[in-house]
Amino acid sequence: MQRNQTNYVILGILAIHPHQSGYEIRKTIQQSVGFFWGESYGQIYPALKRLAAEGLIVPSSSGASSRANRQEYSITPAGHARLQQWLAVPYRDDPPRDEFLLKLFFGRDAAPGITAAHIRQMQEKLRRLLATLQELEPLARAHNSKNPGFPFWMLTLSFGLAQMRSALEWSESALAELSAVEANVTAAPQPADGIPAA
Amino acid sequence: MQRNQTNYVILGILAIHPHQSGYEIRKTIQQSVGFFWGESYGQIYPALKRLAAEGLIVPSSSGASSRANRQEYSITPAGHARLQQWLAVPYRDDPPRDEFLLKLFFGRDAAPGITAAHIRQMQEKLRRLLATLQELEPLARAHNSKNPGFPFWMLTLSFGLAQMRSALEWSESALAELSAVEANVTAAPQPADGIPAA
DNA sequence: ACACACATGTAATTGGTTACATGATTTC
DNA sequence: GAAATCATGTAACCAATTACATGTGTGT
Repeated sequence: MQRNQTNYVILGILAIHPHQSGYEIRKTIQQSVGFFWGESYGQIYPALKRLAAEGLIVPSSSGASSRANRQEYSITPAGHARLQQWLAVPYRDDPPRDEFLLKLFFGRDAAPGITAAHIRQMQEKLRRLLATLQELEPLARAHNSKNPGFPFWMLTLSFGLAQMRSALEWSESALAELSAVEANVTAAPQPADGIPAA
Repeated sequence: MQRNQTNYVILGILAIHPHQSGYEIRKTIQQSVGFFWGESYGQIYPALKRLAAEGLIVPSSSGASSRANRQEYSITPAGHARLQQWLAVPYRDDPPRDEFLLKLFFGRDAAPGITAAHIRQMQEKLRRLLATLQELEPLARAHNSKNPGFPFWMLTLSFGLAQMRSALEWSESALAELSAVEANVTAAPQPADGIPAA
């Protein structure tokens, strides 16, 4: 069974804000749901063609842009129906893959300090993202608080914030725990098979 | 640039516990890192061939299994070196995709009750997983607490637990917030473009 | 004039799931 | 003897990134 999630992000984004070009749609995605969703042009442009062929979106023009080589799209009633239909289906979480956790899990086999470095790398990423999202919130509130979508956007945001804060908290204690562990190991961390790597 | 993460999971798993068959490796992955990583046979068997061809793993036999049609593998010194090399590289997080959050974000366009249902679905999944992991912990502690990998496994686990608890907490307040919102909206949720969908 | 952002698209490649196909061994 | 689990693999398909290719409009 196919899901073709790209189609639905596009429909959802156009439902919130019509008359957008492929280029703009991508930017909107990055700015609004970027912290948990990404789309590349290689996905978006073909998807727009397909959606238009199916009548779920239509080429449109708002007259707001002077650019010649630009095709805006808007969602059609059929597209909106399709979006709602998709929303009603129980979500399916795709098998997660977290390289950070994988490297953490195999930390035994890493040279000393490596795992701590990963954790710090993660902290930096999270802090940056957290800061961005926190700055975004009041702005969104000021501009869109009357939009019926607003409460849902805030719920999404608060979920992200909660996850990031919890991850950051964890990272502090993890670093502490780690340095305790690596201090205890007087010998160099044993490579399982006797031959240390370069 | 290619990453071929499957190779590294296999190397890492075999570093922890050698003499495993493809079938077993998959099971081990599910049981140990399953909550943040998955591999299918379609990935594992070809990967085993490749890794063996590169000399990073070798067919081996522990004599512990009587099965004829079974090939065990173990990691070689070269494989271990390769694993360490990979561990030393900063992790790269692949663009996340969370269908749950996407449906939450577009909740405005869903029929009433839909989003709440998604959240409850998520709660159930999390509760089940949380329970499994919590049961797992004391067992792991009893059997492996002397293994040098143990602290890293616990760190990974505690990360997962923290994330799940935080998500569950969020979900409670989200449901409350949601019912407040849906109570307020006396009219049906407005389709963005004036044309109500079927 | 130059750089940057806007804008659209395709081709190659990789990565991954899923379904299919097959069969042995163990347990009930 | 049936069912479940162990066990290995391939082929078809789908999803997605990345790099490539090209060109326009805007601001400095």
